[in-house]
Amino acid sequence: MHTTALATDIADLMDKPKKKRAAAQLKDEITAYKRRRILEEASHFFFANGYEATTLDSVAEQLNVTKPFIYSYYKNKGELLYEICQTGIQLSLNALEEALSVEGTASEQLKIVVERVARIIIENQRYVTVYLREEKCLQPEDARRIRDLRHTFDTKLAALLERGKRSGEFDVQHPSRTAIWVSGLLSWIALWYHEGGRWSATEVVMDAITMVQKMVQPVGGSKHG
Amino acid sequence: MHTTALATDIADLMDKPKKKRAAAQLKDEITAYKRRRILEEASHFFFANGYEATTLDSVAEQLNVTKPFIYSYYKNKGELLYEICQTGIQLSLNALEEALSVEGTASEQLKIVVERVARIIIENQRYVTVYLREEKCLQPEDARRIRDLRHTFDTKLAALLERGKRSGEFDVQHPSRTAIWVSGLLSWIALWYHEGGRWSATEVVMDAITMVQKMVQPVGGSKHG
DNA sequence: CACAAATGCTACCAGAGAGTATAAACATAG
DNA sequence: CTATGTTTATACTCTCTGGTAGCATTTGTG
Repeated sequence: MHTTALATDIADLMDKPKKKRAAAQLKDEITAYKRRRILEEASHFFFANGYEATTLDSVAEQLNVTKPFIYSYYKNKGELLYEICQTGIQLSLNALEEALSVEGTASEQLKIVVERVARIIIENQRYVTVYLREEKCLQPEDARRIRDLRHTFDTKLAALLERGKRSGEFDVQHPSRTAIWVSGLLSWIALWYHEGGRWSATEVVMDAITMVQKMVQPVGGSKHG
Repeated sequence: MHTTALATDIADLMDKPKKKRAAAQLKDEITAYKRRRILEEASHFFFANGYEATTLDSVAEQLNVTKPFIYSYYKNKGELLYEICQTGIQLSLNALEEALSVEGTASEQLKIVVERVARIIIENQRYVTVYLREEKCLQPEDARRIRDLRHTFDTKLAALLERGKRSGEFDVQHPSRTAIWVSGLLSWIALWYHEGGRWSATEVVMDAITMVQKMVQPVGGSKHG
């Protein structure tokens, strides 16, 4: 079956008329869209009720489909959880890497990092919160992949702190441990922020920037953009 | 450790039956002890596997008793969760209040607060983590009580920051919001610390103190101690 | 329109686990 | 030793839900 399918794919690329390929492409997009919708709705339930307490029947009902529909797009409930967790940490990591690609001093980069990651975390609170809360429910193999992503995040952040330390911009006695405090502060946003609550997203982001800047600031004090 | 039934362990404690009075008093203590042991074991499972994924049968097995035994000491599974969450936040609150009762400047008090609360959180990581992670699983009424305790904690911490702000020791533009960052930093310890891991409890506590001091430190700089 | 392929649904199962009725075991009193 | 109340275990029930087999329906094609 697999070799047949593969042969068909190759045939598509080489022989079949453009029309068919376009149709096939559209189909893929639709499939991807359905998967996204399922994931989005599932993340709402996992966020609100927890992973174990959420039934796939309720997710299906919310989407006006049935449980077997979900099972035709995801292997099982655990795969849904994995994709949600993966989204949560991957988005944060992407934001970090983008911010790091902006040229600037360590201080300038750190400010951009905190700003962008904090924003991403607020915008994708559901995914990040589920990732932080339901890690224990992941299959061991999935858990390892997620931990690797997290480790990459912390390592890149630590490298930035290290750079700032060497340039004298930051006063951190132990960059990799400080990185964990900083990423913890960012994670905390997801667990605590409440949309429409006492404080706006912008206030929270600006506060986060201030807190992180103070955490790495030399005792002599210094002001940076 | 648990090779004998819990009931037998208790019998050992009663080896020399005294007068009725003493026996009656002992009974209460024994009941309290049994409840504590059940709670302790349950917290291990909730911490390791999550609340929903933990079966009371497995908790009973660990204690060498049976499920109905647990049900004769707790109304239901939710009551166990509530007591664990309650323990987690109440211990932190107690530590905060004790620290606040020590005379001293705002800076001195803050240092003691962070030190003691951080220690308590590390020592009672299971309870604190379950509280932070499984809040959503609580009955609405229980959840409200827990939130009230948390609110008390944040409020008292905010009052200390406010005091330090007025005395000029701290540079915080918004005490109650800063309090949330500080309590978040403390909570983060429970979610991240791993006994026997890369860093010792003492290192983590000292790091926490440093981080919090920097977070509230006036830009002009000041030396801690 | 006919036929094929994909897509989705109805109806079910198996297992698990929260919670309980009831009986046994045990302690205590007299 | 017997009567009585308490403590704990045996042996269930009943519901809930992840997962599936197989049928129905829609869609695209010639």
